[in-house]
Amino acid sequence: MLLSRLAEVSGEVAATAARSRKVALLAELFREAEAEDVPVVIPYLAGRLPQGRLGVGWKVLGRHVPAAPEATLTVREVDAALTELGRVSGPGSQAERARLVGALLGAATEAEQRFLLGLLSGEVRQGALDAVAVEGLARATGAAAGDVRRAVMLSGSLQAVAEALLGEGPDALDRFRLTVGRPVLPMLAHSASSVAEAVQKLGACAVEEKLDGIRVQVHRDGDTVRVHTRTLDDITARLPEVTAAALELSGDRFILDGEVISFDAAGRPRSFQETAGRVGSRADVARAAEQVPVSPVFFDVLAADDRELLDLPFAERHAHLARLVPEPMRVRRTLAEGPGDIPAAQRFLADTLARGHEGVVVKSLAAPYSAGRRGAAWLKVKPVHTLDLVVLAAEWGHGRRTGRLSNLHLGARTADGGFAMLGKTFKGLTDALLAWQTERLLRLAVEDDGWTVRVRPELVVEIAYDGLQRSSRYPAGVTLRFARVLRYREDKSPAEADTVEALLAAHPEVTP
DNA sequence: TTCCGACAGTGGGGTCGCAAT
DNA sequence: ATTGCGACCCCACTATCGGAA
Repeated sequence: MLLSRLAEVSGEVAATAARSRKVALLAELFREAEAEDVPVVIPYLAGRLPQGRLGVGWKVLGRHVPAAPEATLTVREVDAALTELGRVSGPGSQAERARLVGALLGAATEAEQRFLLGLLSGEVRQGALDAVAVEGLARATGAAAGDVRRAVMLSGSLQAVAEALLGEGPDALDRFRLTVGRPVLPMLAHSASSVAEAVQKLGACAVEEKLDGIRVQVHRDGDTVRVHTRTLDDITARLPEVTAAALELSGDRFILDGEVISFDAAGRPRSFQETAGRVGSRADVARAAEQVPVSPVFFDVLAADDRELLDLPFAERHAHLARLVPEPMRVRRTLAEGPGDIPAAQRFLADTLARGHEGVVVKSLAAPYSAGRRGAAWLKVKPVHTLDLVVLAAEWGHGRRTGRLSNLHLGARTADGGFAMLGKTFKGLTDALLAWQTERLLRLAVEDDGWTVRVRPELVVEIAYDGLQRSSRYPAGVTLRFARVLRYREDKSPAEADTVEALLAAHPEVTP
């Protein structure tokens, strides 16, 4: 199949708003694809490369390459070229990668270049990723969409499911069952603004501490242990403590879901930055483990012995978990039967925060484990802080925000009467607010380099954030975690904005 | 008819590893 | 030795479609 056909369909998918039409377009293309093209066509139209990330970013992709006049590239040629690209390493590799990308783009027409650049940068912007591709695949093969989705969640691979389906038909889906040793996409949580709201929504529930670490899925099959991240990367080699802990458990075959976190000598959780740095260390794991030891803390079990537990209610899964994992290696929790238990749940949250943790996750006791979904059955509750900050600049937006000032540079007052930048945010803005702030900020503009518009520091904005963290990038030595806009405060003058001094005083646990 | 669940998009900061300087 | 880039951890929020209620 020609790449130009994919580029054409991708363009049509991007141009239509209706999901049903997107699905139909993808289904039609999947039906057209020859068997040998399927392993490439499916991920491409889901906006992903089968090879994963290839080590090329905006630096290489930003260079302009003259387009070919005629469409001749086949998807298999492109795939072969990108496989080659992924193999390049060692000295001179950056130049070699740039050369290979240039050669590929040079053989592509303008439309094909647009599609390839989207794939390579991971931003196809066609309004269709895995979920829509799954629907299209189901439509193309006559399988039930729910069955296809489940197979993808349980295998973590749209590509594998697609190959089997298109090659063998709907019966092939039976093979994609939960298997110890094969990672499953984890269940995710929604947010709630308070424990009371969460408990009221869910009814009988467990309120569990939320640890600020790295999510892990641990598979043990006899003496073999594998540890996977949220995106199913294998990080077993970096976490010997987790392997050791899994081998100590009484069970012989299981899949556990939990968090890895580092505690200091006093038993307090270390900052996310410290835990993440440790988990990211590959070079000298033994040394890293000595300096920042980590512990697994589990909260769910997906399989035990030869039993698949996904579809059991959480209450029953937890009973299995409690048999398998001793209490110190499980997250702390309290049960709430209904609204009457809200005060106790609130005390549990306060206690959890006092112990240095992030917040709680409230989980319905009746809900199954919805692999790969952000189910409404899990609701996280974290305290929110707010600040009044001054807009120092704004960056021009991309995609649907093109032509709008989007990403705000936020400043707090300093002792000398100036402002120190604390970070940026683009979150929390409605279309109306985007339009308003674009017009308003342009009136305050003092400089526009085409990327960033600097403004007179006169506009005050109320910002919500989850906490403070250390920063080597910003002048105060700290930055806001997960900053988002709540509202503009035109009633406030910049002189009334919050100060760096007060911010630091409010977060004594963080020292710049 | 209205409501709400699921998705995609729009980017944020930090840290590590690797290649280039 | 330092710097820059890319990958991958953590993530919030809004708009939209389309099925559920």
